[in-house]
Amino acid sequence: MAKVLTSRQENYSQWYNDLIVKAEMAENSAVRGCMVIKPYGYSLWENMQRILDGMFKQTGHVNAYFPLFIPKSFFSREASHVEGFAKECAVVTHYRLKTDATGKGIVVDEDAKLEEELIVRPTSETIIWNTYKNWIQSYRDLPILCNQWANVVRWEMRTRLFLRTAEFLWQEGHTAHESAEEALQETEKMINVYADFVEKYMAIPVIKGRKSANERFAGAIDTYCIEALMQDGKALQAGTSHFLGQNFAKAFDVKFLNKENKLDYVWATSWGVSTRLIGALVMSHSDDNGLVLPPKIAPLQVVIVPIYRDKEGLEKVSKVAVELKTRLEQLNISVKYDDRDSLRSGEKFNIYELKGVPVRITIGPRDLEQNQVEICRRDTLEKSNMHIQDVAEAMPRLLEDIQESIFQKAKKFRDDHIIKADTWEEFEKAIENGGFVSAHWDGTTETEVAIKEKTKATIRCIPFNNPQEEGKCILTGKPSKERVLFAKAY
RNA sequence: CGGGAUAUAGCGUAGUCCGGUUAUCGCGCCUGCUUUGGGAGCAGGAGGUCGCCUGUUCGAAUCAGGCUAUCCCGACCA
Repeated sequence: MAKVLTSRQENYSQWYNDLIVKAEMAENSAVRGCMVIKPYGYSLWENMQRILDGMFKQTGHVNAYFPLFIPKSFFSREASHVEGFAKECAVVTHYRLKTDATGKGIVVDEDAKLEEELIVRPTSETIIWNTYKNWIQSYRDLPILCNQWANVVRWEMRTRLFLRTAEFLWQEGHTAHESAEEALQETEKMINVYADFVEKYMAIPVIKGRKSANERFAGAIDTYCIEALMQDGKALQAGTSHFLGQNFAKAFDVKFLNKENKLDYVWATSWGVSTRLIGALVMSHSDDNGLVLPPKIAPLQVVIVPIYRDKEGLEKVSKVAVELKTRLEQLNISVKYDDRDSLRSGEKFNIYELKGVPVRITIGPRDLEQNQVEICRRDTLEKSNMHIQDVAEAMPRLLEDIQESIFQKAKKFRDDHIIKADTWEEFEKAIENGGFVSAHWDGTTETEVAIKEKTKATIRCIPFNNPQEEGKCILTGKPSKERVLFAKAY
């Protein structure tokens, strides 16, 4: 049988797509630009959800749910916000279908036209702020720290599984505060939560920073982001946290009486991460054998594959395997014992490698004789033998070790691909090679746009704690005080 | 929304130029036997409104016209 995956180098985007389909994470749906997330991919999302949700609770947030449909009028109150999303909205115009006059098929009933069209949410700022207006009268009502787990729709022209689908799953936090300082703190707190989650659980190193004006969220005063680097050298925005100032409060007339008994508009933030993170995961760690999942979020951490000749042999192996499975499960490790007779062991090895299961334990007659098992770690594909009694005790440390080494490998790749450029020639060459390019920029949107037109690279972020140094803009030669990170991005 | 292409079984395809028996092949699927320490072998089997509509014709996957959908390159984007 042919090799499952073509080399990543030849056609990265096709490789990416094939991997996701073959690893049974997701596939394109019948609806253009939408995807079906299969159980394996979804359980990964559930793990991510569970961990993130715990982190949100710890930072004092609560979950709520707001409507999918947003009246068009809400949407137009914040001018720059509508401008940012208007071009990619799904719009509900009718509420009924009827049988076609010719008797063939179903058509939209023109009599059932809505007075006011409804927009399928591309993000929920508008409907949430319309609701917050009713919740807030006094500083005693603040802060409001709400999060929503939901789906949103953005009618993108070009789509890719997980990275850019017309419908995607995410969480969006929307908070209201009595002061700018408090809102800014919240914005920063949440970008830190995201960075922690992505680095510690997904093992993807990120750079924290702020967006340039051109890349900022529609309606925000400031956008903080975490940027990751994919194996093909393109950058991916992995999460954002926005300081919205009083823009939405003013648009939706959300005022409160402060401690000095004066009316003021509330200060807002919003922040979100999406199923796009799964795309980031795939493109950060995978190799030619398939996915490589960090143990902390892998739907399945350990798989046990039996090797046997006949029914009797299987029974012997199963006894040991089931015992081991139970012991591992007592340590909160998720284990699957795959004793299906319909697949041969070699095929199972390949399937679980494709799915990125961190550890495979193989047990066969040869092992039973020696009272040992074979352990193969997915990240390095190294095999070793271990006494059966020692496996349970060693497993937590092994999983941690795999988690760490996946992160270090990705970090080394990322660090090796941050290149400084001081002349335009260096800059063009570095962008062409892929990775982050650290360069001086005169701070103007015109220059940023001009660079994008010439090289397709955009400013990914202005890193926090960026060293201040004198320099000259890479394009215009005008004076600059700090370097920013450029890259071609997804 | 501009430019280009494609549509044949679950997937990938041959056949289309030059119309003519029962639409080709591979993967996958089902059954049986042999296998099982790195994607098995043999034998048998199921599966098709040839994207849709109209036309030309004795006869259309094949020719003509229209429609629809999808993909690629731009613009847009978490």
